[in-house]
Amino acid sequence: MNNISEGEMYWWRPLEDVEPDTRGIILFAAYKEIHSQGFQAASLSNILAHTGVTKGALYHHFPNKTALGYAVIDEVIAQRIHLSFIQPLQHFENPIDGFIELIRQAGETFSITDINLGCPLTNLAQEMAPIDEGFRTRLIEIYEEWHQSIASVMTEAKKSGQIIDDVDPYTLAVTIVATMEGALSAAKVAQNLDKLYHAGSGLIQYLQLIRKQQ
Amino acid sequence: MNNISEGEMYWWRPLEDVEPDTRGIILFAAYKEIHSQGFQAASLSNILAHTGVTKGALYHHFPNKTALGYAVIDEVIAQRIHLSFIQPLQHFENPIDGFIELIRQAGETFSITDINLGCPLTNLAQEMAPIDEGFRTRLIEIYEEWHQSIASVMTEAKKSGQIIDDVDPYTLAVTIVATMEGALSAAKVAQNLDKLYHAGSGLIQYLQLIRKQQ
DNA sequence: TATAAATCGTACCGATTGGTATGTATGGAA
DNA sequence: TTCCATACATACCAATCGGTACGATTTATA
Repeated sequence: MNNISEGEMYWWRPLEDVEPDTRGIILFAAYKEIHSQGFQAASLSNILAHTGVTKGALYHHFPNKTALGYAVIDEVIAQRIHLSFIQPLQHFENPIDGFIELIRQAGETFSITDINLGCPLTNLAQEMAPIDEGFRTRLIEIYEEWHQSIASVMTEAKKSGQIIDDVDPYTLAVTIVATMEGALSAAKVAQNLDKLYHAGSGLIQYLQLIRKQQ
Repeated sequence: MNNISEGEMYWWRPLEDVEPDTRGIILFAAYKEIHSQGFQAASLSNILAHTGVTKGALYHHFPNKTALGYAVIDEVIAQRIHLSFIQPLQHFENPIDGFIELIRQAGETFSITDINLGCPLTNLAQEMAPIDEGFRTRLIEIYEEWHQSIASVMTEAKKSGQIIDDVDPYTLAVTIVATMEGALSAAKVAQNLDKLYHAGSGLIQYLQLIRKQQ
C-alpha cells in the first residue's frame, strides 16, 4: 500500500550494488555529470577524471558524446522515473490517498542535494528537447508513459466513483505532473524545500477537491 | 479588464520600437541568444555575428559574459515577466475569473516558436540557479515578486468572500506559478500546445473548485 | 581649437572542448 | 602456436571558447 522503498527517491545514488563493468562505470559517471552540469556542459574529461577510465575506453563503448547521452536516458533515467513515480501507482487502492501519500513522502525523502540538482528528467528535457530530436523523442516517451499511467489509474478511480465526474483523467494526469515538476523547479531555484511544500499542499488540496464525497 | 495588449506574450519579440543604441542592440541579441541556447551555450561570437557589433564594443559595455547575463535578467527578462504576468493581476476585479481569462489568453497568444523556446525565466533559472549565485538571487527576486503579487490578490479575494476559507493565498500562488511553468515545460518538450491546454484546463478546474459558491 | 574621455575595431592569446589515430595487451577459437 | 576480435591506453588534433591588448575614431568639454 503506497509504499516507496527507502532511498529510491534519491536521484544521484546508484540503484544497485553490483560491481559494474567499465561501460557501467562510464554510464553512471556520465549520468551524474550530466545531472549536475547539463548535457552540453558535461565534460568528457571530467567523467574520465572521476572514474579513472581513459578516453580510449570511453570511445570504445560509445561512438560519441551524444550516444552516451542517449544511453544515460535509456538505461539510467528512464529506469529511475519508472521506479520512483510510475511503479508506485500500481499499488494504489485509492489514487487520491495514494498520490497525497506519494507527495508527502517526496517532501520527506528528498534531500537538499536532490533539490538543488533538480529532477534529471526535467533538466535534460528543458535543455535538450529544442536542440536534439534524439533526446526529445526519448524524453517524451518517458513523459507519455508517466501521463498514461496516471490517467489509467484515474480512469479506474472515476469508474468506481472515487472522484467527481467532470474530471478528464488524462487532463488530470498532465496537470499533476506539471505541478510536481514546477514545484521541484521552484524549490531548485529557491534552494530550499519551502516552495516544494507549498506547491505540494496546493496540489493535495486540488486532489481533495476532486474527491467525490459520499 | 483582464486585457493583455497584443504581442506582449511573445517572448522573442522586441517590446518597443525605439531605435536602440549599441548597448541595447547587444542586450537584446544576448537575450535572444541566451533564450534559445541557454547562458552557458550562448556564444559571444554568435551575438556579434548577428548584430555586426564587434567584440571591442561588447567588452566596452560589459566587463564579461556573466555581467551581460545579469543585465539581460535585470533589464529584459524582469521587465517582460512583470509586463505579461504581474501587471495584469492588478486589473482583476475577480481573481478567479481573471486568472482563467489569463490562462485562456496565454493558450491563444503563444506561438509554437514561443513554446519551443520555453519561458526565458524558467530556462535561465533551471540552468543557472545551481551554478551561479548572482543569477540565482536575481531570478528568485522575480519569482518572489510574482508569488507575492498573486498572494496579495488572493488575500483580497478571500476577504471579500470570493474563494473558500481553507485556501492559503501564498500556497495558492506558488501552486499556480508551478503549474503554469510545468505546463509550459511539458509543451516545450512535446513541441505542441496540447499539453499546455491540458495542464491549463486542469489549473482552471482547480481555480473553479476553490471559488466560494453563493 | 585643443584635449580628454567615450566608443568602438582588430588581432591575438591560453584554455578547453569533442574527437581521432594508433599502439598494446588480452583472451578465446582454430 | 597462430590468429583475430575485444578492450583498452596514449598522444595528438582542429575548432571554439571567453577574454585582453592596443590602436583608431568619434564625441563631449573647456
